Amino acid sequence: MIPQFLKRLQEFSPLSEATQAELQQYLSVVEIPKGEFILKHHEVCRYIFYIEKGFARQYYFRDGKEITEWFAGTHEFCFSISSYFDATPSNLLIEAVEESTVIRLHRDGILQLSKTNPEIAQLALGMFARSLKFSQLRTESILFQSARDRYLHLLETKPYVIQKVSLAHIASFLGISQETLSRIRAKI
Amino acid sequence: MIPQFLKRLQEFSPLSEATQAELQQYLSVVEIPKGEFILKHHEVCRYIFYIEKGFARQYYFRDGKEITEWFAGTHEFCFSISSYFDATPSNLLIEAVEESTVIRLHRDGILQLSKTNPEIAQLALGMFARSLKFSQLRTESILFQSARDRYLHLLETKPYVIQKVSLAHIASFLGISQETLSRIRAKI
DNA sequence: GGAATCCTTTGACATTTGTCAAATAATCAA
DNA sequence: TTGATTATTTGACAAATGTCAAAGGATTCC
Repeated sequence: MIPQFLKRLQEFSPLSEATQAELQQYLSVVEIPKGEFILKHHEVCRYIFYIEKGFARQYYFRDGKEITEWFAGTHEFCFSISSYFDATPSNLLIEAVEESTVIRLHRDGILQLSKTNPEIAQLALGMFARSLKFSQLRTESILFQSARDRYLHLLETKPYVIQKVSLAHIASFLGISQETLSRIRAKI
Repeated sequence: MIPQFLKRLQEFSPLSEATQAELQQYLSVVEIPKGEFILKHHEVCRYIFYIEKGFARQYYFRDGKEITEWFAGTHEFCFSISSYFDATPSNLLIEAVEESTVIRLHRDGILQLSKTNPEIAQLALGMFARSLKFSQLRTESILFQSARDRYLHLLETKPYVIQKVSLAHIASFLGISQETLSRIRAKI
């Protein structure tokens, strides 16, 4: 379970055996029951989370409404990158949609080690780079794709997401009203 | 001119005197005439650019149309972060809207040094962090603000931008049609 | 099993924004 | 300056999406 986590982590940037061993001491595993929070509102995000088993939804509040930022399925990462790196209270909440087993990598493992270990610094850079790419893709999808195309794209690339969460959550992720999503679905 | 550049660079992350001296050898200054490109289409972005004097527009093509990503005024930075860090051909073009004096920091100065100098790695992280924040703010403005509010916000925060470039470019930055922008302006 | 609750769909209508076409205004170059 | 080019505005209409309200469905809990 831990070895696989370390392997996935290297999608961001490769790590030597020595660095992997160093990181081990910052790892822990927790069980989060359905409906509980992996990251609570206003809590500093002290860990990078890896969903070993389960499913999570990341969202924030805007004008009193829940806005879904993204989802994390089995063997995916989630964390509040800004809260994690700046140690500021997180606006992002991460909720376990179903009972989940989560591997956590403590921020000290990244922030302290990155000052001396360039591999870790590269890892952090890789994480930022991925988040940036993701954010830019999302901006472009909102700017250039219709609500219908965005839904079809989600359906194609992440069909399991639609099974796991309510349509209200999917609508808020797509940036449309629930009624519009319902009408899109009605016409295939 | 160079000292001020180094000072601005430290908005991303502080740099020791020694590191600043190391970076010096990677700096150069160029004059770009009006209408010429600071970064050409499909060129690898080999530098971080700093507009010592002048004004630049960053844009890309989508469905044959120019989409303005952002502007860089005097004493601001611009570069294609993805092309710079990955050495991939840039989709982003950077055009000098007026004659510009540009200080360039070569990517080797960041990429090579960051492997041994943690200050440089932190600098790179700071740049990613800023870009990510910018990207997320843009996503939110598109999701939650009307075209009118986005225009008013630009007018408030960056009034000089509206003086320098055509309304077509501003419209493409705001993600709206030129006609809609014209109508917004007609009603104050 | 049935009431209560939550989730989803549907209808009617308003609002925002886009598109196409044309008119007007501003700028540039000879 | 004048004609050509480019930039901006305006009009008419269409398309996409939001909002409010209500009706069905599904689920849960006792």
